[in-house]
Amino acid sequence: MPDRAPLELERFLPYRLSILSNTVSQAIAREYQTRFDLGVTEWRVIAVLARYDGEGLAAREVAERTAMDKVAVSRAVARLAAAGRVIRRTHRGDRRRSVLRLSARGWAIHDAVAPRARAHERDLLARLDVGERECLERILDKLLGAVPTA
Amino acid sequence: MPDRAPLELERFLPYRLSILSNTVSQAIAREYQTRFDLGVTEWRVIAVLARYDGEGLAAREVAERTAMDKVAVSRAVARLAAAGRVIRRTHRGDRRRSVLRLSARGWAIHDAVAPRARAHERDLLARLDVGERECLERILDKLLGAVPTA
DNA sequence: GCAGTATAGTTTCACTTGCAACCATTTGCA
DNA sequence: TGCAAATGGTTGCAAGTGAAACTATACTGC
Repeated sequence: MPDRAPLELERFLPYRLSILSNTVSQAIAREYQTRFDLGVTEWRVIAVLARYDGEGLAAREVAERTAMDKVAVSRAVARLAAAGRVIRRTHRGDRRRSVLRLSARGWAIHDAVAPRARAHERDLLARLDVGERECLERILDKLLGAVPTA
Repeated sequence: MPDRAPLELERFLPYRLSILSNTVSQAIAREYQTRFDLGVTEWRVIAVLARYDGEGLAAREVAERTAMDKVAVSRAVARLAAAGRVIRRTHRGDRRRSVLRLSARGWAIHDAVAPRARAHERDLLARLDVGERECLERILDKLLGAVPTA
């Protein structure tokens, strides 16, 4: 017997996650998309470069830490480098690798965008009570735990 | 003083939502993408047509219920109609409107895919305990409540 | 009943994204 | 050494996506 009970899309977890994620991301993205001509992928690259600034990162490491594939990273970095927002050198000792760092201009973008991103997150969480916030943390840890890039 | 404290991407809520949503959606999509040559948008159209089968839906209504824009719906429907999976008639009394229904072949797709989609959802929820599941429901309702298409 | 406006849906165009093939360099191992 | 396999990164192509223009039909007020 076929399962004709139709799927209720609007109660379906993956669907709701997709809507929520898109809505939230777009809301934040709008902030920097037009103002800084910065795409989501580029913003992610900037964020990880800011975080692991010390030694400079290879593109592959950026890809790991952003859950983006290497093509997306390559293109984002190309655009960022062209705009003078990241500095791309070649790794001495392994000339396949690039060594990526934020330029002063890149840091300026980060410093302008990061607080706004955090504010958005705060606004979102403000709609939940304390218990729900804790619970959401736990849920995300559990569900993302099994994911490769976590 | 600039906010140089770098954003921790991997703890950032919008980022984690995005990863989770993509991972989950892709896992399900793989099931039908290659097997049935069916895109995500097409699957959503099939799901709502299955759900509101009685009278046949207009494309606009499909768009509302899938959180897709009318262009995406138009294209998905065109592809589905070409594959004989939906039947497209013209509304008598308002010839601008189309009246969309699943064909037998469309129902067959639905009946094959829906249980697998549900199984994926179950697997996902199985990683949470009862309290967390309830909490997730509440959280999604709250966070999606303010969203236009809900 | 007719001009202007609103609505349903499609088409077009510019842009993004993902996959696969590709080049360069390095590593592993006979 | 020296050649096959692996790795870092880029490029090309095909498919997906969104905004705006366009067509066709229906409604509204005069």
